[in-house]
Amino acid sequence: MARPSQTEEQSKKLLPIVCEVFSELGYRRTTTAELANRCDVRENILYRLWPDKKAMFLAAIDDIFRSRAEVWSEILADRPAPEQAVERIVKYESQHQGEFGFYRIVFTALTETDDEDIRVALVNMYKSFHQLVCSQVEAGRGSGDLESDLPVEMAAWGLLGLATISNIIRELKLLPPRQRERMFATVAKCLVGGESS
Amino acid sequence: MARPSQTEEQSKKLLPIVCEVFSELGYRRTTTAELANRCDVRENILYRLWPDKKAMFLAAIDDIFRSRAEVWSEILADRPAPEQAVERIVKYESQHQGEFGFYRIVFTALTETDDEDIRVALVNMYKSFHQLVCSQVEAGRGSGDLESDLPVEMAAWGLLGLATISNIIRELKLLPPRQRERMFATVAKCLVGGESS
DNA sequence: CAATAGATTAGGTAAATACTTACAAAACTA
DNA sequence: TAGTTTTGTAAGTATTTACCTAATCTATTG
Repeated sequence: MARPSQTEEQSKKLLPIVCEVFSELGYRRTTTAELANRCDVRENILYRLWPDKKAMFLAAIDDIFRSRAEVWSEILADRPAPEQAVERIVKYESQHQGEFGFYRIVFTALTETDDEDIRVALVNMYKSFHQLVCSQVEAGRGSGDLESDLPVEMAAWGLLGLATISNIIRELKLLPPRQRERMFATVAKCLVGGESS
Repeated sequence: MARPSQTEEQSKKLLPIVCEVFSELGYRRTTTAELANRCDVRENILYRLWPDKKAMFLAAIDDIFRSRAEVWSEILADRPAPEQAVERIVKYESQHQGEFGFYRIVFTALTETDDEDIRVALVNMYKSFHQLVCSQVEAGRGSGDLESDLPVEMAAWGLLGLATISNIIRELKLLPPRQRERMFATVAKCLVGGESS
């Protein structure tokens, strides 16, 4: 008979900020005080939205997959010919990598895998991602000019590995951007099928 | 005119243990107290060997590359035909991955890249590794039956990416060991040249 | 309006943690 | 053996940090 709860809306509003902070600082360096500051609320409020810091992190892991998958589906929204789908995603990834702090969250999570909950969240995320990549590669191949003797699931793992190292290269500036993009595209083509160069 | 210092020997003796702890717990979760416990000394002694915790971590990063490179050179010690060198390393890596906690250290270091010293250590490590892989791939190709239109440096980055994702797969048990090994070998062949399967 | 339940504030706390200090013991050299 | 320097012990400290409590404010509804 009074004020309806808005916790749902508020968590949705704050979650992107939480993601951002975790991906900037990693899990351990991110303090609840810092999270509160960046969200422009008191710590208490965060603790009303999530039971503890770990829950905030788990929410971030889930969200990071969701948002990445969303971007992909936008890229493919105008239903290009399937053989271009892979190419488009590859192009997008080679240029915009790390935009969502995806990998930094993954890296920090990977050093917390002795926590069962975090492990499970990561496993689910990777499985979903692998599946997503698989279906795109499959579609691209089935339709025509992409050919390779590499099984689809293996090519998909290869692509995930490529995306990972490519992000590390970007993070550490091991190659200038252009060169990294070319590297990504070339190796991806080698994995997915089709001529290189 | 008195007792000669043995700090050199002692750091050499303790460094592998330090590496182990950092790779188990990551940088932040590793406390100096835990390091001391595992090394079976008091914290003080660690601080006599290294000025601070970060220095211990940097030493670990350096050591981890050194020990990995050492293992590789042992594998290649009996000078196999160069075209088998890549194959051997690939086989070894596919089976023994993570034995030296290599990737866990890298992952935890990657979330600390806003520290200049750590960034530099990582950059050097990756450059050395890339070079090492390059020279092996090059040797393998130059000598004969491995062929590919993928430039050597790109193939090398691809391999490093493959090793990374393969280690994540192992860490998260995303694939059973055999399947992971086959995946590694197959994708590696695709990158390095030669028929797959 | 008035009552009720949620939203926000501010301050606090117990535990953990990087690093220090003071001192005793042991070992090497002269 | 005496003198000097390294090695080891034990306790301490200032700070940080996850999380809590209690009180005040504010919006919604009968």
